Amino acid sequence: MSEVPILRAPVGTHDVLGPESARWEGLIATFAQFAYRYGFSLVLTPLFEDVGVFNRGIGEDSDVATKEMYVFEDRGGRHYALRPEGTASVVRAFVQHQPVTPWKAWYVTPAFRYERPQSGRYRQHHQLGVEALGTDDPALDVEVIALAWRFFQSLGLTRVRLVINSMGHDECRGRYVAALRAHLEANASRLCDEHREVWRRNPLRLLDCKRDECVAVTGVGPQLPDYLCDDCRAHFAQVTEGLVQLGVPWTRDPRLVRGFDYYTRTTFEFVADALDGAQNAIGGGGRYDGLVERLGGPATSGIGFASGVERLLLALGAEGVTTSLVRRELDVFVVDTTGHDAATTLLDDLRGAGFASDRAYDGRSMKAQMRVADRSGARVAVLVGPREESAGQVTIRDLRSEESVPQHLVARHDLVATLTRLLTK
RNA sequence: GUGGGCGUAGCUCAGUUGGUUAGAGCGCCAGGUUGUGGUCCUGGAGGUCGCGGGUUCGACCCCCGUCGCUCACCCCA
Repeated sequence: MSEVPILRAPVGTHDVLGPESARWEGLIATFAQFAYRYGFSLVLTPLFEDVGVFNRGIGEDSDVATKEMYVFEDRGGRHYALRPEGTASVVRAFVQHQPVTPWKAWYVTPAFRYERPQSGRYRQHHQLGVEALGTDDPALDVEVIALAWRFFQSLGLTRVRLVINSMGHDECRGRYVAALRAHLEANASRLCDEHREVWRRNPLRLLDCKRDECVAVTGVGPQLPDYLCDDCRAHFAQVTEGLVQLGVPWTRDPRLVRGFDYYTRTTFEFVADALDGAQNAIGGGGRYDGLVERLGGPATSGIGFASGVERLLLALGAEGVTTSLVRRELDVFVVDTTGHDAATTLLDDLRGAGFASDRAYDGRSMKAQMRVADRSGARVAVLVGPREESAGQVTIRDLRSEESVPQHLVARHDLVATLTRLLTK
C-alpha cells in the first residue's frame, strides 16, 4: 500500500496492547494498593538523570554502569543516562528534598539497559518498587520483604522462593572482600576464562559466576557469613526471625550478593521456579545504608525492593494464572439505527452514570453494529432505532444470553435505573 | 559483544527435486428480502514471499550479504 517502510519498536522494546495491557493495569493497580496499605506514597522522578547519579549510585564497576547504560549528551552538553534501575533516582530525590523520615515511597517505571534481549530480558523493561529511607530497624526489612511476598501471593503465584542473605555493613563487607580478593589472587589461574583476568575489578561478582571453575574456587576459602560483625549478625537474625513470625518462608544463600555496589546487610531475591529460562528472578532488593551519603546526603539507612513487570507476567503465565486482576470489559454497547446519531447523548448519560460504554461509528448496518457489540464483550446492548425513538423507548438486549429473544423495551428515561438494577447484581 | 534457530496475508502456518496468475485456517469487510450479534452459507479486500545482490531460460525455494525476530552465554527485573 504505502511506500513508507514500516517503523518498528526499537530492539529489545515492545508495545503492550489489547488484553495484555489489561494485565499490566491489574498488576500495577494491585501493587499500588499494596504500597498504599503498607504506608508508601507514590514518587515520580525523571526518566533520565545525570550519569553521576547512577555511576555513584550503583557503582562504576558494576556491569550495568560499565556496559549497559543508555548514556547521551543533550543539546547543552550535559551528560545524562536513562535510568537502568529505580533506586538511585529515588535516593537522589531524597537527598535533594530531604523529606521527613522514615520516608516510604513506591514507584512504577521503565528501566533501560543496553544488552542483548532474550526471554525475560529487555532493553526497556518495567519495574514496580518501593524504597524506605531513614532507619535501619530490621522491622523495616521485614516489612519490605513481606510486602513483596504478600504481593506475589495475591497475584496467585505459588512457585516463588525467597532467598536472603546479609552482606554486612561497610566494615565487615570490606574485610570479607579483602579476604576474598586474597583467595582469588592465590587461585586466579583456576578461574573461568571470563573471570581469570578481570576478577580484581569486582571480586564479589565472582560469587555470581555459575561456571564450575569459579564455583570450585569460591566454594572454598572465605565465606561471607563468617565475616559479619555482631551487629550485622544480630540484624540479620532479627530480619529472618521477623519473617518466620509472619509465616514468610525463606532460605539463606550465602553467595547472594547481587549486582549493584550499594547493597549492605540484607539482600534478597525472589526466584520463580515456574520459569525455566535463565531469567527467573522476578524481584529483588536489599538494604543500602551507605547510598545516601554516596549521593551527597547525610548518613541515612535505606532499603528497597523492585520487581520486573515483564517477568512477573511471564511467571504468571507459566503458572497458568491468566486473570487480569482488573475488569476491563464494557457494560453497555449502544446500537443506533436512527440515522441521526442518537447514540451520542445516550452514551453521555450511560457514561455519566458510571457504565463503561461504547458504540459503532460510520453509520453501519444494524447487523454490523450487533457484530461489533458482540465482539466488544459488553454485557448488554442498548438498541435505539426509529421505532424505539418515536415511542420514547430503547431496547435492552442481553448479549450473554443464549435465548433467541433476550431483550425487552424500556422507557428512555428509565434506562439508567434499569441498567443499574440489571448490571450491579 | 559471541553463538544457535527462524523471517510467505493482520495472526498461525502450508508451499512437492527451482517451473505458469503464491495457498489454507483464523481474523476483517459485505451479503443470505424488508431493524438484531454469537452457529452456518456465499462473496470480497489484503502479500514487492524481510531487504539487497548473485547463480539460472526461470528463484518463495539454491548461494552471499544485510536487517529483524527469537533463544542461549554474561548479567540482571
